[in-house]
Amino acid sequence: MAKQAGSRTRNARGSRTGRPIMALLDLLGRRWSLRILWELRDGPLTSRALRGACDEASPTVLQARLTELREAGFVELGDGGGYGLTPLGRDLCETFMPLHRFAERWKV
Amino acid sequence: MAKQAGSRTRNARGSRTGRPIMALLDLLGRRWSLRILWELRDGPLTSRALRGACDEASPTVLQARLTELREAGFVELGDGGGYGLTPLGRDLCETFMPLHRFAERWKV
DNA sequence: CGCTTTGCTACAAATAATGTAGCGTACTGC
DNA sequence: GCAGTACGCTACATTATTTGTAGCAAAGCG
Repeated sequence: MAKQAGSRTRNARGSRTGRPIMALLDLLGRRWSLRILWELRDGPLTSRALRGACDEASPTVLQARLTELREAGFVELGDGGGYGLTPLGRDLCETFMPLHRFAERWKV
Repeated sequence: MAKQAGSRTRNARGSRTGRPIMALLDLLGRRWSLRILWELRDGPLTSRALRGACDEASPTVLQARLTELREAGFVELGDGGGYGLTPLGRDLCETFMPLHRFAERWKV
């Protein structure tokens, strides 16, 4: 897979409307992105702990997502090891935290 | 692709913790799911209009997502044609609408 | 040094998405 | 009735992404 590093607002799969919401929607709409942010919500985790929390998702994708998420400025690798949310990432997390309540209500 | 229809709270890729948030995170963390909900936010669209709004995403995935989203009860196919959000779907949409503001702030 | 854990990578096999074409069913206007 | 058009939806070969398993180099520790 191409490493596809890039600028923060990498174009969301062709959507270069300039609307950052599209880039965000595209980034979050990738497998495990949301889950990673979710699992990191209350404190940093080591890459392996994170993997554990994510149903043993393959390290390949996890690493890829983690890189993207870091480039986006939502996640960072702490100096003592372990991935954690940046202030911005924490902010984003708050943003869709209400999903939790929604999900509980939905479940049916 | 397997049609993988199913109960609403289909298990999120192995995560059968019973936490519906996982199912939701998994469903939304699929390509185009978030985008579809987003594009439907202010009114129903025909399948083709939706495709247009989603950068001409292939009808294959769109149809797949639409089916999943319908099974989840977020989207419905109106009698006169055209896809629209259900009340529940509209609710969900509201839930992550703040993302818009966040994205604007983020963009950098 | 041996043992363990860290972040991270390789790589083949499986699965999902893309792009293009087209089907069957309406609904027009004529 | 019969073209013309738009609808929801499907087929299918090509391409991209994910999975699963194995393993690396670096760091910490006894």
